[in-house]
Amino acid sequence: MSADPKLQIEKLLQAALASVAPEHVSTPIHLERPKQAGHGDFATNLALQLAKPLKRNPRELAALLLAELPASGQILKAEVAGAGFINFTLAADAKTVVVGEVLARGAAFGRGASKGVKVQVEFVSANPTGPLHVGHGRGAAYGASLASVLDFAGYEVFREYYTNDAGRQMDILALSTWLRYVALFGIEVDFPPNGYQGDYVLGMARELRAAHADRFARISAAQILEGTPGLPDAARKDDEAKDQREAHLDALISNAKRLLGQDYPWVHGFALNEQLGDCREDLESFGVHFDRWFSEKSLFDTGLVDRAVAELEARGHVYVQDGAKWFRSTSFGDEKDRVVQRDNGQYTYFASDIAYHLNKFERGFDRIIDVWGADHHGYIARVKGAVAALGLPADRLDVALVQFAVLYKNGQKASMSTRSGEFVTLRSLREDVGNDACRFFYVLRKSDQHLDFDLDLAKSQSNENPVYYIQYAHARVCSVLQQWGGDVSDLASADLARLDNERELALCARLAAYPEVVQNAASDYAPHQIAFYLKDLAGDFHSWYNAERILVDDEGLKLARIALACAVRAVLASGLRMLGVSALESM
RNA sequence: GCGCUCGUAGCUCAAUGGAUAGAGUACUGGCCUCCGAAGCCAGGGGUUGUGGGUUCGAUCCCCGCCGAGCGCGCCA
Repeated sequence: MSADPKLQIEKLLQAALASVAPEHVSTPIHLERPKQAGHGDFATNLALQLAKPLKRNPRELAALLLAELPASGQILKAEVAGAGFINFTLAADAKTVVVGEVLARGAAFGRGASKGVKVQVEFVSANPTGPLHVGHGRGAAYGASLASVLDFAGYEVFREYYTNDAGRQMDILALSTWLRYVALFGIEVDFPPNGYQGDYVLGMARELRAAHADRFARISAAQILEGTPGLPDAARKDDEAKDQREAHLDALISNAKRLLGQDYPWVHGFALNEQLGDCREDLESFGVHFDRWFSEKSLFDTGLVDRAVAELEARGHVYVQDGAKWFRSTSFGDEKDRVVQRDNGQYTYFASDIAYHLNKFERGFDRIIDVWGADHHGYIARVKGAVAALGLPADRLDVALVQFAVLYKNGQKASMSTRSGEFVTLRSLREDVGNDACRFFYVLRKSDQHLDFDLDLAKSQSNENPVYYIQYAHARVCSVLQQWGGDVSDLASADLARLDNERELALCARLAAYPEVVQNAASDYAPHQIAFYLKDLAGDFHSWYNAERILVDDEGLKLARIALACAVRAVLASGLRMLGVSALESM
């Protein structure tokens, strides 16, 4: 009884196929677990697939295959059904065997054999210019769960956060912090509307003052504003006004750099470290961990950006126009060519992204997964194009897009702009809803679906969140085991044949499906499948629990049922762990 | 205007090209002298946006239309 029933049936079908249609032995055998209970434990559409090439009636073919199917003690019944399906019903002991397997392997049940494939998952990668908001939360929950699922499925996973610590956005943050800081000393200049306005900037300014007094404030408002174009009327929304605001901001930044001199990198670094530290702590509390925080700046420092662009040039994919260097991405499926180096000599963000991906490939990953917000979908073509242009295998790069999480507060859409400072932070969401419910809620839907996150609902009905349903099943098993008070290791000798009612066998079938669910979730990059599976498993358990008593007087039956409950607990804990949700022993 | 991602029960969402499209929630009615009622059982709820096509078979693949979100910078 050691053989996996599914593999066993596949072999039997293979034999029948070889006998009925030897020229089609290579036809892949597809076994599915029917949704309808009346359709048995496994079903195959093999006859339907062969009907066309063999030009035969599918039901007749199914009957022929059935006739040639070798006998097996594991199969109770095999029959032709529907349009030409073959449905298999397993013998009871072939169904319950999984319980012993789960108890023996424990937390390792369902874990895929090592595939020897190195996968990098890069996710979140939010600009360190402010607190993470609820939109980042979805990327964090998805990426972390996906990484765990891949790990459990047998891949060697490396988790990475790409830090945009170079570039204009960081300069704007440093400037914003500095302006708030000098204001504390009475040096007032109009705060640029396109600067970072959140309260956290003021917080950093106060910290700066507490640690360094007026060290960075020995200047005047006139010096700060020197040579700037000034701000247009706040009401103006035309392009000219926008351009002027951007020019004003850039002038302020260059003044800050000049006035602060050696102190500017210090202020810049201070703001960066504050935000990065805050972000890291936020994610750690959320159960999201990274193997590496990769610095964009390091790509410039090590000369990799230069090398990447030079490599593209050497391969003839770069041309100069209007003083700028363009990558001919249209040759690789993009809709237009892209600038990699501006006419002022500065590299674009895209250039460092090319270098970053070159670096990823040079680190030897077999597969690279970028988890991006859906607003970045326009970048897929150019990044993949650049990878291909560098002569790298672009098919090893997958971009998983996570659709926006639109937050509803008081029935209204909540803004998520970091600049304006009006956004709901991930931290406040976690505090309101709780980490477990938060992690679960985020991955309860396909990543490519838009997500309406109703904050009021999540808060007010947090007790009705599906995560509690699963945690409750886990806690119930723990409670029963405690009342039993026996030694779990004794369960290995339980007579599983005592598990014979419909609900128990259904539960066994559910447990047996777990390894397949894990593999599917991994290959589809779809951790939500784990969440839905756990809901189903918990449902099967609650249903059984209400119908049958576990701690009965009959010692044999009791042991068998405890063994089943224990197996359910192990799989619940395994799945919850992958999703970053705690498996509570009591609640 | 062009491109990407979508459109499934009142609401939030599932469904490797398979059989009668499923859960939760909300609504209705039952179940605690009995291992945890954050639970269980039963019920009503659908032309899968729409019109075609491919297929033995389409929520899924292809095309048109309607609608939603996002993107179309020498910003990141």
